[in-house]
Amino acid sequence: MPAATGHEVLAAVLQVRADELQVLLWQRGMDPDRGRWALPGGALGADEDVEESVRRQLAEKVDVRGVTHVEQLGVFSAPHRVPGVRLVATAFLGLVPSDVDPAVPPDTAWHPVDRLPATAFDHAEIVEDARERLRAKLSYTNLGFALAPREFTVSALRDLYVAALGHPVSATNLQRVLTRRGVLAATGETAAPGPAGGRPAAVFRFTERALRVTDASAVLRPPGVRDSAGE
Amino acid sequence: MPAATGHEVLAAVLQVRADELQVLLWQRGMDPDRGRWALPGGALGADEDVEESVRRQLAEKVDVRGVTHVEQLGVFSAPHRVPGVRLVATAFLGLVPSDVDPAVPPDTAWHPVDRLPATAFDHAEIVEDARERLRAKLSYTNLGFALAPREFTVSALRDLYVAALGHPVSATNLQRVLTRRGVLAATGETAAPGPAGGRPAAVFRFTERALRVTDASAVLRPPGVRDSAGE
DNA sequence: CCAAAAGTGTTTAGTGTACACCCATGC
DNA sequence: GCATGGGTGTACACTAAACACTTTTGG
Repeated sequence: MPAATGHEVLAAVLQVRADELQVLLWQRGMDPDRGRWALPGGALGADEDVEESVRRQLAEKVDVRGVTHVEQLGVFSAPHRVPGVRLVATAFLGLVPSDVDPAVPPDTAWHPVDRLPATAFDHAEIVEDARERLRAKLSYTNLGFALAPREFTVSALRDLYVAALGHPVSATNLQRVLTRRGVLAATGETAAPGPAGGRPAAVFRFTERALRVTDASAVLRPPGVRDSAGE
Repeated sequence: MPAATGHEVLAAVLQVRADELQVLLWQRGMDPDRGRWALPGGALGADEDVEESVRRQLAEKVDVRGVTHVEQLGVFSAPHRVPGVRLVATAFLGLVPSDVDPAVPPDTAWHPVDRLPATAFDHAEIVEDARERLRAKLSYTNLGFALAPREFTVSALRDLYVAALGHPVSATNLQRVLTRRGVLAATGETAAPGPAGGRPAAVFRFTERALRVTDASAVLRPPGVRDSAGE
């Protein structure tokens, strides 16, 4: 006999804009928490699971083709996380490549995750979880593909990693590590240098645009199996 | 205006018993799915979040002191995953050290995860997710502490890893890797050899009994920071 | 020629696997 | 002594960080 509760889905959609990691929020026009900024989302529909629901709700805010990766973060269920009726939330992380600028409704805006405005309910906590998840997965998976344009230079990619990780990243080592793991591949093209000159940069591409774990640890690996990421 | 739905929590409690990874299940006495085996769990209470709820529900089935680690796996929300009312489930992974044998009610039993009996609803999928989560975390965290007794020999620990991972593990390398990461420490004691003789094994202990990531990859690490696990 | 930006080479450190070998016990 | 199981030493392969150096452009 489960108690009747509502269920909503919420999405922390992250994108690197202007060299900062930003999140898409909309400003509530009604109480409770009128004027505060909230994550896009809404009620779970009767004929959908939470994954379908979050994609449907996102489609109402942004051009979904821009969202290259969506994954579940977890459940937020503090009894009074929202005033009034009991409402359990399933939170998601969404990622948008840096070269798209999806049209969004007038009450929505991007905000740097480091300097959030006044947020509604427990949404700041969800944004923090999303940022943590992104940080962790950037280093042991190929998740960078979801933040980067289809083609890019290594220094552009480095800037994305710097914004998302929050600490300096060497372009030299980034290129070498990702290439060795078989995550990056050169297209053979080069990009034109900027106004100050400099050697033209080689253009790279992610070899896959689906999540893959690239840094499986050794204790886990069955004996005799060489790490095959490099092939 | 969220639709009214029920919310339940479910726990896949895993333990290595008789050199096999097993899960605690109870046999349903009522329709639907009468006679099939189900995960322990139940409805989310009005004044608890899902973490509190799963601990409360587990306390009704097993001695909770035996459960050394609980973590959220995710939401299962297919519209008709349970017949009748809409019911969303938050699934958890729980781990019990191999040296405890908690008292359980008569309708519950441990089953090897490789040979599950007929299971209720989507519970087999949850068990599979739990096993996957355990496998992954064993290799890049110190999660072994949650499967092992407080003190143990390396070969006993090896047997736990073999059961959980499902592939051979070298005791030599397991010891070296975990020691180097600062996860294991010798107590100075030795265990008595078996009837067939053999050198007495040194007794080890996990240095921490809380989850810690031990294999942070390098790209993630800020420059100038040495991996400090070994200290 | 110089500054700027990109990319390569090389050194050093660390990690995990494999395997040979030595150690401590029961019989 | 010998079988048995436990533990160490060592060699090898691979990974990544740091940094010097070269390459290619614009002015």
